[in-house]
Amino acid sequence: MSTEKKVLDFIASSKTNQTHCSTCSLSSLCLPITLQADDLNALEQVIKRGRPIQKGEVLFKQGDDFNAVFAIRTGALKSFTLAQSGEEQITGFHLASELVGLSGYAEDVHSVSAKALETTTVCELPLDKLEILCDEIPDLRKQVMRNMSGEIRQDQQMMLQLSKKSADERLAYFLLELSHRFERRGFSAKAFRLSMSRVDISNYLGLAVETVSRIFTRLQKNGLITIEGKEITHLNLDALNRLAGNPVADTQCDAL
Amino acid sequence: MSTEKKVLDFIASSKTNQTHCSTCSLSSLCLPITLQADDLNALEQVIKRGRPIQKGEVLFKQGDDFNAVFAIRTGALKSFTLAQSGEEQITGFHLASELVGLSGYAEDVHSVSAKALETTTVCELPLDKLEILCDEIPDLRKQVMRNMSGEIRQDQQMMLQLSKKSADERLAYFLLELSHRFERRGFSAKAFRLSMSRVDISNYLGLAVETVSRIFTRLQKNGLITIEGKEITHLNLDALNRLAGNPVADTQCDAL
DNA sequence: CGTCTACTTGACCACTATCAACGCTGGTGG
DNA sequence: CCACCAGCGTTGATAGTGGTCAAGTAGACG
Repeated sequence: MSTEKKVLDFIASSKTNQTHCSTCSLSSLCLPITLQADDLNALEQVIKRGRPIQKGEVLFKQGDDFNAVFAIRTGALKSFTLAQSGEEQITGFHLASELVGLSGYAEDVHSVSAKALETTTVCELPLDKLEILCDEIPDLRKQVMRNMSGEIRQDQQMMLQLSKKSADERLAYFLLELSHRFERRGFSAKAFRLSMSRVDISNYLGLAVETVSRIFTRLQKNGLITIEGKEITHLNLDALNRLAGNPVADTQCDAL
Repeated sequence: MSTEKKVLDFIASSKTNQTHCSTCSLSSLCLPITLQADDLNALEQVIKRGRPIQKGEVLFKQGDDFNAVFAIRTGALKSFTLAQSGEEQITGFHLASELVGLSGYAEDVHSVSAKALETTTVCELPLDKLEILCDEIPDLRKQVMRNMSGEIRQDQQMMLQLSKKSADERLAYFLLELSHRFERRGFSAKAFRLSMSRVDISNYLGLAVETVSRIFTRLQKNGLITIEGKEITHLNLDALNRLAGNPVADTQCDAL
């Protein structure tokens, strides 16, 4: 790499360049989870770490050539598909350590677009290199497959939500999902920031913005959550679980 | 088709044990699609072909150990997940040449159940053997990944349907999807048999049975389809595409 | 011939979308 | 500095799509 390029990269990403999988706090959640030291090293060699992408910026677009997948290092993304008729469907929100873009594998073009919800840094895994590594490192291949399989499972859960659950149940499910994911990353399960807008939430859940807004205020009124703007300061997990239809204990769902 | 080929096919389908990928009429749609002769042979060695499963019989159940995936040789399956609250969501209908069960990979247990919609024969791919082959045959690995990725794409399209489309649009989408899949398999795009019940269709599309029934009769009244029971004898593809929100030409959607 | 299940049709109503108005915030330009 | 505007979020009123309940028909099978 030329000195000029190095300087550019340094400026671009401030200090993120020095990051390595081996020192990354996310390695226990991300692709490297099962890798041996030398395999990890091989993976590290192919990862490109560019400048951070700003809120609203697009990482890749539906229809773009599929030549890389991305692991989120910091920040958050949303991915969404566009129907021919123009409707936009948000297919997922993605937090640090998650892999984005794998749905493009089947067709050689990205099947969704990905846009930053806040300033976000990603590790880029060029497809050609990843393919080679998958054939050399069985553990990596398995990990990628697990990721894909997990996304299938997750999308199918979402289908269930969209087709069988009421607006309240969907929102409870959404909050609990997020809560759980934050917790796994070492953050509070009961207090966090919604990086996505109400419009995004409503789109994702198949509801109107107004409905989401109303339910938030109702949940607050009934003491299930404390929320101000994007800031959630308290989740009543048990009550939400009951509302979402997940048995918590042998209690009844009378929170509303 | 030669007489010889006919005889082979007959033997294949009656005494299913003798079947081979190399002689299977589905090889151009199924996993073997990109495989070389010797790789195909290796794959063939690990495939188990059991007795046909009858309509209503379960191939695997949500929660079962994930130790195999299945390719459908003849017939059709539905897969579905059960929510904790007991609701059932059909996550897909599967036709000959399609792979079922891959969503279990992430968690080592099946995340859905699979049940036969009619008498069905499958090729069982034991997971341990498949894993080994994936590491030995890059083309096979790619093909499995393509399958997974394709299922993600498909499920996300379904999310869009469920969250953004009206009942009519969903049913049109459903019929067109089926039509397209039959066509790829060499059957008519305009006339086929619905192997699933109305209840299944309504469950899959997130509607009430009554709604599906009503829309079928309305579509028939308006000349978009001809249907009697499970037998569809004519689809007006253009009109359905317009109804589903897929631009066909520069025509307006005034079919209803 | 009776029973069962799948499907259809009708009447009614609830959930949630839609429309409209308003407050708040942050950015932009005079 | 303030006026203006756009985007986001909230709240209220109204209406429509599709669910629910109920009853009836048709086909499959013993």
